Amino acid sequence: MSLSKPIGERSERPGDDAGSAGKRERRKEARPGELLDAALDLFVEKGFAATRSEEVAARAGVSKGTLFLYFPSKEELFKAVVRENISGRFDEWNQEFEEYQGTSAEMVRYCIQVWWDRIGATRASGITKLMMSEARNFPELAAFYQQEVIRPGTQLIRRILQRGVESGEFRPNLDVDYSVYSVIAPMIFLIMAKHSLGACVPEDFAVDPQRYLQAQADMLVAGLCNREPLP
Amino acid sequence: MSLSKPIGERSERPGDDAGSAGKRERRKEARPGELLDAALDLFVEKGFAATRSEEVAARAGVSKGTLFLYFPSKEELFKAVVRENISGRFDEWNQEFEEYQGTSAEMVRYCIQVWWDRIGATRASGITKLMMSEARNFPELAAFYQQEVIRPGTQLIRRILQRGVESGEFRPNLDVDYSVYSVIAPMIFLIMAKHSLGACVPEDFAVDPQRYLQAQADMLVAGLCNREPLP
Amino acid sequence: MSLSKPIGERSERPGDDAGSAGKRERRKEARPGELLDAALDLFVEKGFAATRSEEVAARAGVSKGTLFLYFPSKEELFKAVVRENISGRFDEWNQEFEEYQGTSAEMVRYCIQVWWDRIGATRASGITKLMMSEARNFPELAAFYQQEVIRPGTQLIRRILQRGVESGEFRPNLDVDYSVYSVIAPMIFLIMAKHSLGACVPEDFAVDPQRYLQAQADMLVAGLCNREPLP
Amino acid sequence: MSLSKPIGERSERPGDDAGSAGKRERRKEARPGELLDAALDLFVEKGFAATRSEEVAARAGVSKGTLFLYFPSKEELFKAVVRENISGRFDEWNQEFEEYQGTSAEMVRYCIQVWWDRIGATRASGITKLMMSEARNFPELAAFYQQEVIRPGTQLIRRILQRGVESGEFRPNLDVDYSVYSVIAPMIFLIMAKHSLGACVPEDFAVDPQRYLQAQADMLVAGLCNREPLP
DNA sequence: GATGAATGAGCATTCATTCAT
DNA sequence: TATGAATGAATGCTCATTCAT
Repeated sequence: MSLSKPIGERSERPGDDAGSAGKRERRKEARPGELLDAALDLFVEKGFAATRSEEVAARAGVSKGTLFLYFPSKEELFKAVVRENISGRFDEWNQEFEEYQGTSAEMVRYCIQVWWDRIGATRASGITKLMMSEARNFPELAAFYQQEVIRPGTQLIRRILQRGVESGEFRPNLDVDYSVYSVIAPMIFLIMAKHSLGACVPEDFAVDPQRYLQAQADMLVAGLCNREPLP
Repeated sequence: MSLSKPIGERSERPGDDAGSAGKRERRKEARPGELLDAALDLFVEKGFAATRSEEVAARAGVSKGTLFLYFPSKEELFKAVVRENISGRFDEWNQEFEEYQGTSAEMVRYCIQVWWDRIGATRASGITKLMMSEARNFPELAAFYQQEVIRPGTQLIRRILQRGVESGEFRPNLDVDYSVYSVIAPMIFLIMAKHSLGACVPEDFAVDPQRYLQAQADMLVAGLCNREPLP
Repeated sequence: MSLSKPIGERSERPGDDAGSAGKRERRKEARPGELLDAALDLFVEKGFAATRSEEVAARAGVSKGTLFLYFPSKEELFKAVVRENISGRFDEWNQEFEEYQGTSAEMVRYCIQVWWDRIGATRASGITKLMMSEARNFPELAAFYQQEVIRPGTQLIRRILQRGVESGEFRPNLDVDYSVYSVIAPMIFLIMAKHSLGACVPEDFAVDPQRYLQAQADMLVAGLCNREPLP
Repeated sequence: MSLSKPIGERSERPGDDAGSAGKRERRKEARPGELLDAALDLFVEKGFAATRSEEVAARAGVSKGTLFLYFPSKEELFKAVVRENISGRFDEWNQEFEEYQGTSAEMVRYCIQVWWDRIGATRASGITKLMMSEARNFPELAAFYQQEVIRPGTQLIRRILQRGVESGEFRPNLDVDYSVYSVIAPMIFLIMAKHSLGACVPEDFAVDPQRYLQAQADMLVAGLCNREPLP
C-alpha cells in the first residue's frame, strides 16, 4: 500500500533558505507556487475579501506587480489556489481501497487516518475551510469542488460502507447514502476546529486530533457494527 | 416540556407588504431588528467583508444613512448580529434535560431534534456558519461565541453522555469528552450543507434534513449503546 | 457721553433658568436669538465647516429640525450670525467722537478702551475672528463686513488721527491713512489671542487684556506724539 | 549678514509645463512637496474642513489615491503642512541679531523688513493664517506652533527691545514684555490682510505692504524712542 | 521579467436637509 | 410649531489593477 505524497504541501517557504549567493536570487518557476502557498494561508486565515493582494505578494517575497504577472486578478488567484490543491487523487485512492485486504471496520479506520495524514493534517485542509466560507461567492468553484472532491469522496466512502453491509459486518438496516455523512462530518468538524474557531480560543477549544479521530472512529465503527435493534 | 419559540425568527420582512408603503416611514422600534435580520442573511450569504452596508440597508427597506443611525459601524452591526442571535438559551435547555424522564438514548435523539427545531432549521443557524467563516477576523466575537455557545452546548451534551454511561446504557469505555463531538459534528455539517456548499449545488448535495438527522441519530445511538468490543 | 449697550451680548443662556413651571417652556420669539448665540460660539470655536448643525441646535436647547425652521440652511444661519452681530453702531460712535472734548491722545486712548468694552470683551469679538477665518468662503459676507465694519471703523479712526495732526498734537509727517492700521492691528491681534491660539495654550500665551491695551495705547500715543525726527 | 533663502517657496508647480506631460509620471521624491504646497494653498484659502482631499491632489497634479500614498490621512497632511513650514529658523536669526552692529531702532526696522522678506511675503505666511483659523481644531498643533514659532519669535523681539531700553535708546518706562506685541500685531494684521479679508475686497482694503510696513515701523520706532512723558 | 508609484472605482461613513408625526 | 427619524449627496479612504521604468 503506497503512501502517496500528501497534497497541498510545498517543501520550503521562500526566503527561508539564505543559502545561495546574491540576494533575491530565486528560481522563476517557483514563483507561482510560492504565491499560491501564501494565498492559501491568507485566504484561509482571513477569507477572500479580507485578504489584500499586496499581503499575498509580500508573504511570497515578491512585489505587488509580480503577483499580477502570474495571475490576472485576485479572483483568478483564488481559483488557482483551489484548483492547485484539488488534484484528482481519487483514482489512486479508489484503487488502494479496491485492493485493501482487511475488514470493513479496519477499512473505515484506515480511511479516516489516511484522510488525516494526507489532507486533514496538511495545508490542503485549508481548502475545505475556504470552500465552506466562500462557496456562495464562487459558485463556479463550488461546483468544481463538488465535482472533484465531494462526489468522488462520497462515492469512495459509500463503497466502503456498502462493502461492509454486504459482507454482513455492518448493520443491515444502515442508510448507506446518509451514513456517508457520519464519516464526513467529523472530518469537516476537525478542519473547522483547526482553521476557524479553534484557531482563536486555544485553551478551551483545543482539540487533540489523534484522540479526536480515535473517538470518532470508535463511535463510527461501533455504530456501524451494532447489529442489535436501535433504542 | 415546553417547546420554546425558535430563536432568530422574525415574523415579517419589511417591504413585503406594499400596502401602506410610502417612504419615510417612522419605525424606530422595528428598525434595528429588521436591519439585523437583513445583515444576518447577507453576512451568511456573502461574508462580512463582501457585504456592502448599502445592501444591508436596502434589504431592510431603508436607506444607507438609516443603518448608521442604529449601528455606528459595519463592524458593530456584525457584532450586534451575533449577539442578538446568541441569547443564553442554555439555562432553559439544561433544566429541560434535567427533568427529562426517558432513556439516555431517547435523550440524545431528543437533543438532536430539539436542536434542529430551535436552531438548525431557523435563521439562528446562520450564526454558526458566520462564526465558522469569520472567527479569525473577529477574535473578540469568537471568544464570546465560545463562551456563550460552544462551552454551554458542550457541557449540556457532555452531561447527557455521562448520564448514559453511568446508567449503563452507553459503552463504559466511552471517551465522554471527545464523544461530545460526535453529537456536534453532524450539526455543524448540516448547517454547512444548508448555508455553504449545499446552497450552491442543489441537486447533488441536497441533504434531506430529517433523513439526515435520522441517520446520524441512529449511528450515534448505535455507537453509544454498542457494548461489544470494538473491531 | 452715553455708553451704549454692548453689541453681541444676550442676557442669559437658554436652559439656565429653570425658574418657570413646566419644562421646555420657552418664549418662541427668543428661539432665533438663542440659535444665533449658539451658532456664534460654535462657529468661532470650530469654524463654519467643522460646526455641525445639530450641535448648534443642541446648544440652543432645541431639536435639529427647529434650526431649519428658522434658518433655511446652515449657510444662511452663518450669514444671519454675522449680520446680527454687526449692527451699524458707527453713526452713534461717530457722534460720540464728534462731541468729544479732550485731546486727540485722550481720544485715541478712549477709542481703544471703548472698543474693548463694547466689542473686544464681548461675544461680538467672535465675529471678527469668524470673518478672518471664513472670509474667503463667504466673499459676499466679507464685502458686507468691509462695508459695515471695516470702512466706517477705518474712517472713524482716520478722523481722529487727522484731528490730531491738524491740531498739532501728532507728528506732522504722519501717514494718516496707513497709521490707522496701528490702531486696528492691536485690536485684531487681541481678538486672535482671545479666540484662536490664545484659547489653546493658556499659560504661555495668556495675554492680560488691560495690560495689553495699556501697552499698546502707550506705544501708539508715544508714536503719534513723537515730534522728533525718526531714527 | 547673509540673507537666507525665504522658506515656504517651491520653484515650479507641477503640471504647469505641459511639455513632457504623459500621465503616471513617477516622481516619488517630488510628490510630498508638491502635495504640501497644494495643501497649504487650499487650507489657507478655504480652511481645513472645507478643503477636499481630492482637490489637494488635483492641484498637485496627481490622483486622489496618490495623496494617501504619502500622507495617511487628511489630518496628517495638515500636520505635515504646518511642520514643513516651521523649520526652526530662529537659531540663525538669533545669531544674526546677536552680531548686528546698528542702533536698536535700526534693528527693529531691520527685523520687520526681514520678517516680510522671509515670511510675510512668502507662502510661509499662509501658515500663520492657517494656525489662526484652525488652532482650536488642532490643539496639538497649536501647542507645537506656540513652542516652535510664537515663543522663539517673542523672545527674539523681546531681546531687541530689552537691548534698546538698556542702551537708553528706548523709553525707560517701556513694558518690554507687552511691547513685543506692538511688533507682532502689525505682522499678524498684514498676513490677515493678505490671506483673509484683504484677499476678498481688493480695492477698498488693498494694503501696499511696503508703505504699510514703513508706517508701522515709523510708528513703532517713534513710540519706542519717545522719551517724553506720555499724554 | 520585476518593481512599486500611480490610478480610480468602490465602499464606509457623515451630516445638511426633509418631512411625517 | 416642534420633533427626530429618515434620506442621500458628498467625502475620506482603500485596494485591486496598471504601467513606466
